[in-house]
Amino acid sequence: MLSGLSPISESSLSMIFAGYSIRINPRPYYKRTNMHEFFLPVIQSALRSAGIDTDKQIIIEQPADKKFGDFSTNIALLTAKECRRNPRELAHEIIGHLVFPPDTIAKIEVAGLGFINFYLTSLFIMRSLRQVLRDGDTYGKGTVGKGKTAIVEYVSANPTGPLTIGRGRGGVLGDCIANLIESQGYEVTREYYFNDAGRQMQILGESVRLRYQELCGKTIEFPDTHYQGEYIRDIAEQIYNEHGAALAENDEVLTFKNSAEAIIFSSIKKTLARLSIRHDSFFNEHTLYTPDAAGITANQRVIDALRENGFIADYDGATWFLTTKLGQEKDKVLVKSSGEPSYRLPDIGYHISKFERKYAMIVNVFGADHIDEYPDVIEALKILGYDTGRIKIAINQFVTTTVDGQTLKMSTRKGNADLLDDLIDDVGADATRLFFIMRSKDSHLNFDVELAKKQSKENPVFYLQYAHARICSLLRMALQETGFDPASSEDHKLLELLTSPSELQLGFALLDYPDMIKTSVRLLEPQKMVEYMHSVAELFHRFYQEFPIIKAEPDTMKARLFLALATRQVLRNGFRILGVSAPESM
RNA sequence: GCCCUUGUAGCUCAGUGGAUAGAGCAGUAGUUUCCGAAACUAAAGGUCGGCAGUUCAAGUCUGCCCAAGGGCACCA
Repeated sequence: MLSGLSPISESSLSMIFAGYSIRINPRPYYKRTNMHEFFLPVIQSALRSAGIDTDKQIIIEQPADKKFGDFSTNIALLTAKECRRNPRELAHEIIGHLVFPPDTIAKIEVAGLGFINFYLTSLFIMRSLRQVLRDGDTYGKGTVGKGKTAIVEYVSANPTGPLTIGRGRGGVLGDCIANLIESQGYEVTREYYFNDAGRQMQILGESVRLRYQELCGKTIEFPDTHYQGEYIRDIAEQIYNEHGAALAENDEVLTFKNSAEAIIFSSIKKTLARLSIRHDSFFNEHTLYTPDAAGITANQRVIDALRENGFIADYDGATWFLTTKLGQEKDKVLVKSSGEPSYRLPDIGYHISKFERKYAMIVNVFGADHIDEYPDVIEALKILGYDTGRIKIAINQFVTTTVDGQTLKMSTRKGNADLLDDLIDDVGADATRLFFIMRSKDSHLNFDVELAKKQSKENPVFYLQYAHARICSLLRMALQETGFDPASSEDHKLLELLTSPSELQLGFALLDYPDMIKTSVRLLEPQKMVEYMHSVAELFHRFYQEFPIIKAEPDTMKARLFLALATRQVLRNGFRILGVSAPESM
């Protein structure tokens, strides 16, 4: 009697969507997905059967508009020309050769100029969600880095003063990048490169000495070129409290420099710790100035090696890296006429050390003010035969802060720079971290301090954390009222009961998490994660708003609790990478 | 003068050569006898800085111009 009808459980997303007038159009937070691995071999094999031989890359993307399917490929458009075929006709032929596993694809169609659009079955989506529940905390982890090591260098501020807000952005960015890379199986070293021996440190010591002498009652003249910040007085006071005026006649800077360095470094580490930023390794630039067993410094070895390759010349009393031979306008000084290396030389040596330590991936995170620094280093490394393809550079643009709608410009010198500690005091660690990475690193960040302090939906930190807390509350309530705990149940098959658009949309988004991370890793861009998590939170709230969960009939209730649990898992895993706390209640 | 980044809705920003350019906030109109309304829904809001070019297809790639931020030291 009903023999002509397909079973309802096989109903396609498109059919379901057609029955609702809801427009579901979440942010296009991704294009390629982990489903790439599902589609790619099928399409490749279809192209082979169709006799299409192309070197064009097969792109599987999620159309911005769901009416064009869950996934889509433009391969017919790309290859039509070389096949001398009409793209739509070609698309139809390719479709004829596509073979998918049963119960996965509900509909395939040719649309537009020759796109092939795929619609997944709800069954496929909901079945796949079991993986989220099964993998738990490891859901989303990748394996490409297994057995490989990576080094991420970030912060790297010399201990001349407290960390500024600008440094904070780089610090958080670096930390998130390290987390991202680690999530793909790499063994990651987080390194901080610093120099406590240069001219700036001398000036620091001198600045402290003068302030100290001032405290001892001496009349001093404090030069403009010295560090003006209030913290110099604080350090001087600490020394004074410890030694009294005993060092008042001491013109030797070293004591002051050493004390200042110790105090400042410890304060920097303290500030970083407040943001959960930790380093495994501190690399002192000065080791490159220290002769090795053969009595030669790393710096000297760099000069010698470059000279052997014909890229060194001595003139005007200095030693130059002949970057004009590489098409640049000017040569660059490696050793000043004073005999001291310029910063470029140890930078090259430092990077050689990263190669010598055999890192498969070398990531440098630094601010836009160092933008001119790395090309010379890369060129030098190339000349010396290193595989510079392993080096990835992440440069973050600067931060301006907005308070009460007024934009404050960052000024690093003269002691009026915004201090990172003050910001954390003001808005808290979670908001500080999230705000630093919620914009693309290439984008000049406008940090709205008032917004970050708001405990309301306008504040994206709270929007994300609220979704997590809400799920926790829901699960607590469910356990209390019904005794059901989805975390300790294996009845995941019940998920297949869920077929409504908002449930499927949410489930679909959760499945995309692993590839979202891969995209973030590839681009060294944690901002993608924030965008994605916002979308997950939004889809959850919509789902939550639309359906009763605890009050639904028992099997449906269980299914929805599984979905909620999977959502919480994805949010939690994402929060871990971003270094933002996942509160159980707020 | 040269180099890097940015320019997309009133504001803050997504947008990986594809289909009618999207969010959040603000503003407008709604949604609570019901699991957390810190939420949700809807309508509205655009010469994608400008001009050329490449492409079947350009916010996206190329060139030039304009504007903002940063960098152009024998400072780091």
